[in-house]
Amino acid sequence: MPELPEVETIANGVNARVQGDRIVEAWFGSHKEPFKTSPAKQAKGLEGRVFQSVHRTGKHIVCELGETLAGPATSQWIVHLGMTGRLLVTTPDAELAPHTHTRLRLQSGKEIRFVDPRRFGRLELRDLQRGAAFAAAGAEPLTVTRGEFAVLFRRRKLAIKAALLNQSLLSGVGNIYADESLFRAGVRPRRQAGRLTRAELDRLHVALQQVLRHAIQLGGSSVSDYVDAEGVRGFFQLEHYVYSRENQPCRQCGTPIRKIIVAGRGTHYCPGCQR
DNA sequence: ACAGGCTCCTGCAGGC
DNA sequence: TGCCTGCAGGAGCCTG
Repeated sequence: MPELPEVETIANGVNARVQGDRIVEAWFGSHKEPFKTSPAKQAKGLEGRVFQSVHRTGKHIVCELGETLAGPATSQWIVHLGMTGRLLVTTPDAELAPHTHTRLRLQSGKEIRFVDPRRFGRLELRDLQRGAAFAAAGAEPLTVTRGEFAVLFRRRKLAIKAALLNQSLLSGVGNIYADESLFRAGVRPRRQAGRLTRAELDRLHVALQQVLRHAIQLGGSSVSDYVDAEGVRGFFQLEHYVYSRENQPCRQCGTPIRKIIVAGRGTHYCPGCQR
């Protein structure tokens, strides 16, 4: 499932391939996809626009669009991949994957395709002349400072795992990197967020940023069907210490990794290493 | 205000 | 072999 490192990898890949390219035609094949903006409005706003840049905000891919490459951005196309969403840059003759909901034909001949079997993804178009630019609700995990990080969890009664997943606190952390950073910080996922010591919060802050940066370097984690903009898998799944390793020995102490449910999510931790 | 649970959706694994 | 059930989870929504 795409989280911050996967979304960053995809956004960078798409940016490298489409920057400066113009959308010639927008096609929406499904009207059941939960669009935040209707397909008709999106098509009207997308056609003729130029991709100025593509970047990541939280778990969202934000495409800055303008009349020309250099001018001011006039709109944003915002893609949220949900669990199984993929944003691919292909040649027009590339085989059409099942559940392809959107195709953007570009002047260069390339095509951008949005594929999403489970339909948890969201597509939105923002007109910057009429409304505000997209902004994440929570703090940016890669740049949040140690002090800001600690404040996020102050007096919070929910489990630290649930707090990490709360996008209005931190934008971009999902199930894999929540589990992996808690392991590296030596903190049990069910601990009450507001009861973590400052030392534990500092360790978690360092662990989270290290895990996310390392995963970005490796192109993200490929579990289920994640691929980047070119259809290439990532390698961070090979570095997982706990995620999806139930009953397997901990890589640090040998204790079998335990799987529990926290905040309705499968949660993996080492009873030996995490307190 | 906050926390927890339900729901959407499809593919796949496991059990009988 | 084939069917059925349950599980995977991001995030919006509802409830207590």
